[in-house]
Amino acid sequence: MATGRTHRPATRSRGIPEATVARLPLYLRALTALSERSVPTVSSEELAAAAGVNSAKLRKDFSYLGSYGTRGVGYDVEYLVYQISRELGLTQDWPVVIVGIGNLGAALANYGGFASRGFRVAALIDADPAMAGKPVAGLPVRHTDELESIISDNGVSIGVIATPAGAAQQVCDRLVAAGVTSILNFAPTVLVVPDGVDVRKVDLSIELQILAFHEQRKAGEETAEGAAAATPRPGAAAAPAAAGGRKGPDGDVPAVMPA
Amino acid sequence: MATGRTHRPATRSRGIPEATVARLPLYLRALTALSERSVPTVSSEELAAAAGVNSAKLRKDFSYLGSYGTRGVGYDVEYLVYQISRELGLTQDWPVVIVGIGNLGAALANYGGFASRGFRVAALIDADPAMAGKPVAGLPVRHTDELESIISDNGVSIGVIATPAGAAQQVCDRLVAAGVTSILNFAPTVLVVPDGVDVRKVDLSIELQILAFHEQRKAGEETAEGAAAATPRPGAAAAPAAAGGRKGPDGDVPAVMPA
DNA sequence: CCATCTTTGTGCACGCGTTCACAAAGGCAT
DNA sequence: ATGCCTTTGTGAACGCGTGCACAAAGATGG
Repeated sequence: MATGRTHRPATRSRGIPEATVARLPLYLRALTALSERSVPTVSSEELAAAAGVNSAKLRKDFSYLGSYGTRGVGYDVEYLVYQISRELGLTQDWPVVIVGIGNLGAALANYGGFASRGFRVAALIDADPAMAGKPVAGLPVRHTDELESIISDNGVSIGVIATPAGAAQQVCDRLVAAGVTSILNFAPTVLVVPDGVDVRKVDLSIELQILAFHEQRKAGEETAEGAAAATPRPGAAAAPAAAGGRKGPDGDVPAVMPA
Repeated sequence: MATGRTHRPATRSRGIPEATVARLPLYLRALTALSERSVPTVSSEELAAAAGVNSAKLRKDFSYLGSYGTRGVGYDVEYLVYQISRELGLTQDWPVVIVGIGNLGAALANYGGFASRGFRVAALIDADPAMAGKPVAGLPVRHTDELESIISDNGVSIGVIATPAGAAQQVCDRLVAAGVTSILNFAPTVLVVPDGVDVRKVDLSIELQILAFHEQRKAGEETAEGAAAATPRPGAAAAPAAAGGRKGPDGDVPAVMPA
């Protein structure tokens, strides 16, 4: 406990706010595009527009990295690309494993965004013995039995979980036990991990539901929303709607009753 | 104050904070699981643990929806499932189109999370004429030419973009022009859309880079980090590192120079 | 060498989100 | 009927993130 952190040091690492870290890849992408067009320098205004953020926010973000940039001119594109790459840790090679080679896992394996930018797919792992050996994206699928040895042999510290929800936690436990400390989870499950392990979640279903919420709101603002009443009398909360008859038959959304 | 919105009403819709909306699908998933196990009621503590959040946060979230829940007992599972489903707009059917049937698009089409919970894949659309008619996930792929008619015929208001980055903005424009007002973007591009259109972005590359940042930080905390120096003398910012020779050769991460 | 003009870097204020802590509310046992 | 015990709902404080607005810094032209 050299550091005074109690148990959640992840909030602000080395003084760089988490929100800023999340935007750095965005800046990096825009800068890389400029670099390919051989643009030497760029102003905060231009770069912010390309990245889709506020220019003041961008300048403040960069200020956390240090004082790169020249007043009256802007930022040197190449130099900034290097600085951000270094800050994000992309100057080193990150071997990753993808577990669960279904439709999604295969798509991820083929995704070009993996190969570039310092990430290298070290292995594709699946629990289905029939998959073992089959080539996907140029790599032979390995069986789950080999998971631990693959991770330790390749020094993998980042794992991608693309398994069904039911297997995700178990896979996660094995990854963590084998030494993985960062996990990108595509399975619709809440993963529990020990301290020191980072988990990021990508959940298609959740994103769609958030869109549906706003979509409904947009639609409801124009038409009358009096139909179902905003506050439909919770009153006797003991009455569990009309769902008494059908209680989650097949994991689908439970039967909803009309008003 | 009917609505004092100047131009960004999306921040807090109907008094429900955006952060809360983003968590509702999480609660709904946990509640659905409880419902399938025929659990009648659940306390905020239990449900929060299942959803991986703080119990106080959960209670405050629910308080925005209304006073469902009984003190001393907890929340009625079925009733809450219904209320959240209604709030998220999942009691109605949302037809969606997926544009770009590559590896990822096909994976999305096969993803079970789409079909359940009120979302229905109305059509799969691809620009490649060779794809047209080929069945993917039980649906024939339609050509991009039909995009507008498909959207208007099916009343589609939610679109999923899974095309390469280069085509994303163009597809987006056509979707919006045809009447789509919510977009889930998987392409690594910043989409510009008119006001009133919601865009949510899922970017695998960005997620990985964020993980890499934390991974690097974790590794650097134990070993000496004095190698490259925390503040490597920006000093003469006019010196654009050693990148003068190689300026972004192939879109890969630029050649990094050692200290 | 100086004036002017552009653009960065940041102090400050504001609003949202999170968390604590507790009073109110309701069930339940006696 | 009454008191106890559990759990909700929320007031209040705090911290993070965002955006404004401006002074400092440096380039550029005369």
